[in-house]
Amino acid sequence: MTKYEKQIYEIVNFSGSHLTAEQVFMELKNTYPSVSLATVYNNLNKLCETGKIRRVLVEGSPDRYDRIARHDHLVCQRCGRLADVQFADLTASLRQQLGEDFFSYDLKVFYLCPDCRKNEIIHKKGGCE
Amino acid sequence: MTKYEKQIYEIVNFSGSHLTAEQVFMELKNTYPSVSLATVYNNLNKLCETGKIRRVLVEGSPDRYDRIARHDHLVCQRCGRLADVQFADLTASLRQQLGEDFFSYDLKVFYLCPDCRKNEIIHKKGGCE
DNA sequence: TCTCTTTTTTAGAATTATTCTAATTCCATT
DNA sequence: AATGGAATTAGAATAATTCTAAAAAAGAGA
Repeated sequence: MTKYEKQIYEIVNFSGSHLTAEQVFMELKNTYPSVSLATVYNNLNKLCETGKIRRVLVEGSPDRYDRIARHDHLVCQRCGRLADVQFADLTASLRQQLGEDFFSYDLKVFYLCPDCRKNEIIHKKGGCE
Repeated sequence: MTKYEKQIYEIVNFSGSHLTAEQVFMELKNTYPSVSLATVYNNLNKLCETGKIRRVLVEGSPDRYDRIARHDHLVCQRCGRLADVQFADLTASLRQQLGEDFFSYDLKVFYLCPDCRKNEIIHKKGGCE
């Protein structure tokens, strides 16, 4: 692991949120002010390929990166904001239903986040993150 | 519903696969040879917003469009191919665990598709669709 | 330490999917 | 036939990501 790879891993893993490449880039600049965005993309890709972090796809927003530890996501239907949630682990059940092994699964639940529930006004990209 | 909207809906709904905007465009041209790609995007977006079809996000591939009827997806870890699968409906369980209502959920299971299982050779974009 | 080789990083161009814009066409209603 | 509003259109614009080829850094012997 190079210093960049390591630091990017730390940023993604301990951020507590779901950072975009751009956000990781900004963070990384605190430590390495002259790093380039290409390096961030290179390393995020490498970290995903080696299974050290995971990519989270959300409609209408750039890819996000997340720690690997098992958890699921709530996605706000209105503003797109992501929140972590821990539903019961489905691995055993899915495996049994599928009748064969698999690598992992991704579960997203679409809801209305607390902020958007308050403002029942229509706004595509208002209040929420 | 305009003729385009209707036809696009039919194409997505009855294709039996998970078409990209480009593929829908190609299909639509059979019926309306002079239609434009912008119309396809416009209508796919409208159909998604009104909940008549759904968008399926897959890593490294353009957005795909799918019928709304409840089902889940298998995603090949190696080639990215999508397959339909019907796991037990999680709605009640998730609702109970979450303690509140939600709109829908999206479950993807990452596995190795039959084709890729055969060719255990490394190929990012080989054999599969 | 000095070279040689490999890996990583870099800047910027290129690519690609999608959205935007503003003009035009289409259709329903008067 | 004239009007108004929605749908369609072509093509420009945007934005995220990948690619490219060169430069820098890191290792690995001698």
